[in-house]
Amino acid sequence: MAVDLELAPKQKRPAGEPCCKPVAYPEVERQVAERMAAVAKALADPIRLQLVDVLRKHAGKVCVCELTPLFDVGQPTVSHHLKVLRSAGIVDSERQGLWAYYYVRPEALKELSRWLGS
Amino acid sequence: MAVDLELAPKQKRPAGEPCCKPVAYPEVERQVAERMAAVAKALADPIRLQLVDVLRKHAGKVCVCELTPLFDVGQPTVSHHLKVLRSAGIVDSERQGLWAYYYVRPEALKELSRWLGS
DNA sequence: TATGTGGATCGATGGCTGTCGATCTCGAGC
DNA sequence: GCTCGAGATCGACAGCCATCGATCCACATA
Repeated sequence: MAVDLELAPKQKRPAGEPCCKPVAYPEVERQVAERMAAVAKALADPIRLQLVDVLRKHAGKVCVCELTPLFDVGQPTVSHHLKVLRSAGIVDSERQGLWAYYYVRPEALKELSRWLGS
Repeated sequence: MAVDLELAPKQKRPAGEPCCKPVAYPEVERQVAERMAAVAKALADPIRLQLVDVLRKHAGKVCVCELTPLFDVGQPTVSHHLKVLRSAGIVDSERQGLWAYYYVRPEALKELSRWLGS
């Protein structure tokens, strides 16, 4: 949403120095903030962050059977983390016969990355 | 922790094509992943992300009395979010008389920013 | 068709999180 | 010293999350 500047502080104050200029507001709108926060949330777990790291550095599709033994959690938990990442659009998967291969969708990280780097 | 490569998949498989090469492992170690995930977690809320956005764009210290009316939540909630950000090292605060001023610590975002941008 | 394997899903559980109203703290001004 | 206001803290509550064991599903081989 567009921030209502009229809500800036205008309470009477103890006559001392003024609190501050009333011109601080987010440049990032609510909807954009929600998108970036959702991506950050998906990365807010060490295992998921390492999963993304593996997939990014590998630059290709990686089999789940190779991802699972890298972490000290059970197979359902890794599967759950991969689902979270896929729901956030950060990774996608592809089945080949018996195995499932995951890969990164780099564009999903772009918005947050640019905001962080600006 | 350093990932144990010996844990790579070596189960017998249905004699078909091999699953994949056993050389996928995180380049980011557990401890680093935990640090970056903690920062991501602090940014994983739209309000906190917008708070950081305000403080970054403002390039100075901003009074809490100016931050609070920007969001549709109560004052204790804004205070809570600021505390979360401060606990993550992303912002810091400074009291001046009756008011509290917050500012960003840019170095706290560097590690995650560089990883995302690489 | 029967069997085995990779991986997703289910249900449960304990812990964490965002939000609120109420209260507390502490500095400023009278 | 008293009062007032900015902001932090507390306690409660509801919803969400990471993890697990068990199960289910799809596919491949026999």
